[in-house]
Amino acid sequence: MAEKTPIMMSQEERSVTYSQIKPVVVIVGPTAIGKSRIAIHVAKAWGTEILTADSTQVYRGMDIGTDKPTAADHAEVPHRLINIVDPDQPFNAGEFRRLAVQEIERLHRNGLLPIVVGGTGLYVRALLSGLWPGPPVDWTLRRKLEAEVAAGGMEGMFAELQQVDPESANRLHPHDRVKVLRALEVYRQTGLPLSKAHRQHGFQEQPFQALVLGLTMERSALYRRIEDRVEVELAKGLVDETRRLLGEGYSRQSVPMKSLGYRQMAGYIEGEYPFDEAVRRLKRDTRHFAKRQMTWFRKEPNLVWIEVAPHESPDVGAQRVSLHIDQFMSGLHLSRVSVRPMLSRVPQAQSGSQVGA
RNA sequence: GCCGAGGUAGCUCAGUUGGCAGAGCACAGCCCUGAAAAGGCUGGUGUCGACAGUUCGAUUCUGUCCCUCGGCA
Repeated sequence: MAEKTPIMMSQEERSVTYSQIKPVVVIVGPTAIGKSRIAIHVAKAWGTEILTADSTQVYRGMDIGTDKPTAADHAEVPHRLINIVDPDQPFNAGEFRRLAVQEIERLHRNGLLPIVVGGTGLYVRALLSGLWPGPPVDWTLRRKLEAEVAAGGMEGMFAELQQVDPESANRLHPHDRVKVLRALEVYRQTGLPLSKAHRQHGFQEQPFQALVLGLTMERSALYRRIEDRVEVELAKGLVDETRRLLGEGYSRQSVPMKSLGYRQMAGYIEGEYPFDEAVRRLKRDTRHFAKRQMTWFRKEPNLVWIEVAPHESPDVGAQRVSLHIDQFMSGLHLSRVSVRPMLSRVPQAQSGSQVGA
């Protein structure tokens, strides 16, 4: 009631302030926890846009299996960094970072608070802490290395890595072919041990002032939500979508077609196992994935956990998120530039008294 | 009631010619610098249906009982 109305800076003033301070809000969490829905509420309240940090939603034509925001979602709040390449075009964390930084700068220039939402831990880390400046995967070389593995097995490859980059070999398990080959590939390309490059980089960049919020939920409830979501995707036509993508010539071996949903349905479509088995595998693999995401996010520095109750409505979670954002912004002395066009009032215990502390 | 098969990890089962049991799935923990919804690592004490017998020792052999499934009545 006696609400201290946010002193509305002009858009120009906000633009200058944001571009200097570079605030970013990041919402992470395991798949199916309800990030997207919550984020839409939050982004609406702040009158801003959503930047998606999701390694599968970048692919055009892969909609159901990636749980991509719908046209209706997009109409409510603009979503960026989705649908940017075809499934046979290479994409990676570095590319994501480049594009995300552009989007963030654009929003800052327009005086808007960027809200990054996603479950791809590496993308988030790359965005907030940078990547070492070396080359991305060289697929020609990678295929050559794969051929060497096919011919001589992983043992030889690992032995080579022990020669050229003992530190990486020491860190990596000999069976971890993706990472072993990456390290070898970097050495062959640049003559530098990847371990050294990583050590020098050390994720020390800090391009933004970031608030990282991690959504979490009681494990068994999350697993139930995952299974429900798989059923929903099947009902929406995941099998047909997979069949269509295969028909368009996207190989089962390609990176995006190996992702959750498509991989399992492709096996069914090509007759390797019955439908029920495909569903079982998809649910299982998605549960495992969610677990890995949690492991990753637990390590994310300065992450603040927010517990989400299994059946609460997204705007309730969004209110809790908004509280943290309010505190974060006032900590940056930015509370007065908060644009809250539609005030679904959030209980605001401390921020009023603590501004400027 | 009779005949047959079986009762071993949360589930499906393997196994021990008698020496305190094991795979897959499930589940848990973890690693990660351009494929990351990818890739990789680690974790198994469970009255081996119950009771009794034989034996230095039984989950493994014998007997009785209980339960499940199938067939016959």
